Amino acid sequence: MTNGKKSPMTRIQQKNRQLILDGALGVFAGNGFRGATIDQIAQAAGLSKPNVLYYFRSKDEIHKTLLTRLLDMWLAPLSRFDPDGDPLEEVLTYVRAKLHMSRDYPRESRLFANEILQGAPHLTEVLEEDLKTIVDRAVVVIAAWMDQGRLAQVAPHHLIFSIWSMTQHYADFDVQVRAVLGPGHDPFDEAEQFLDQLYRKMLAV
Amino acid sequence: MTNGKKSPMTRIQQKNRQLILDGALGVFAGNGFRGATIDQIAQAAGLSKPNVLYYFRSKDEIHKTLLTRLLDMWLAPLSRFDPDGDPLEEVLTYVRAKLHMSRDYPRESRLFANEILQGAPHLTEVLEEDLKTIVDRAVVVIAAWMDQGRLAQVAPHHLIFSIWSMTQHYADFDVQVRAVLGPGHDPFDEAEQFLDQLYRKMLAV
DNA sequence: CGTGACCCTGACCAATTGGTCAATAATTTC
DNA sequence: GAAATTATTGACCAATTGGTCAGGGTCACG
Repeated sequence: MTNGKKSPMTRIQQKNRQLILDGALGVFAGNGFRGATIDQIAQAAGLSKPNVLYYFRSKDEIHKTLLTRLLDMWLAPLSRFDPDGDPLEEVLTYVRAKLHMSRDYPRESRLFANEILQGAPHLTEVLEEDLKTIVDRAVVVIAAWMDQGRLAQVAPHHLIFSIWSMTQHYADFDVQVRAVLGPGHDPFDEAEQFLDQLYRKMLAV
Repeated sequence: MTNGKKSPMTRIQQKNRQLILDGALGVFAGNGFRGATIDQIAQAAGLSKPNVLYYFRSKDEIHKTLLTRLLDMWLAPLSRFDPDGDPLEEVLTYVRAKLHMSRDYPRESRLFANEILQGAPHLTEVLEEDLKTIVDRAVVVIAAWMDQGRLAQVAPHHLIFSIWSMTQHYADFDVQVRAVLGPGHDPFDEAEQFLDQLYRKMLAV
């Protein structure tokens, strides 16, 4: 249980670590790191508290593991820009992918939001290295499209920020969105149309 | 000290309650409700813990007071749409106002974000009544502009969501924005240009 | 079927935390 | 300037929380 990967983990380890991470995801997402208790995590996972601490050395380790796993999934779509594809469609595909992630993985989105909100104490390096690198690469591709006159000229970094903020908004601020819309709305469905419209207009040459 | 407003508060009460609220704002914004401790608040305010609890009955009361005050300021700009003004300029003014609030009151933005992220336990009614009412009023004005052909047709609710999410993003995700941009950037300055461009293109008829 | 490795838990601990209170100090008021 | 009111605090408490540990149960495997 000390090592993260070596000697391929027993069936039980595999199952219980997964239960814990899954339970912890909800608890951390809903209460923040300091607000989450190991007891809550244990209960969410259907295990006893000492048993949780048998699989993870500490609350921090659970959190760190969760964050690390999350980051890969979270950033992957940004690497998929194809310089040879149709620029507008490439961007719209990314927008849709991010929106679907908000819809299908709201807990992950909130976990991430919580972490950044608190100043990203466990993420600053990752942010300044990995994330910056990935974004910079995407920015180069987008800037090239703009220079070729295949996309309207806007600040590429802020284009990306706009996509992140608007798509994640529907996961992170879900209660607010639903409260304002009232019943009888499918926020994500409407958002998809709206964002499609928005980016077509903004990026058309 | 029990009543919130009656018998106009001594000079000392006025001063110390303000100190506490100001300290608490930073602590709650940076740690979430459960993550904040009265000790931290006391220290931030330069008072002893029992003294803090002399002016506010509990941690909850401090938080509630903060949230109530915040909400007024936060929602005010949305009520300022002038049906007789120039539609595009009205919207752009609102965008600018919200962005400046993010820049000048980031703690307030984060406090609010924290609360919504955790499911708005203390705000659900306010959200479903006050907020919804204010938004609905703004939506009527915007929809009228669109019907008159003075603004492009887009879903008004989601137009408002887009403004909220993009402007608040620069306060709430500040560390991420700065990490990605690297040094030598003024996020808010660039954002103002970007958003101006974005909404002009999207809303032009 | 035995033995060693793995799995699980009740009981416990020290630190933190929200909150109380009696006693004391500072201010206001007359 | 003394009484009444308001402000402040050290000491304290009960509950919660992250984490430990000894001991007992269970499983894989020869």
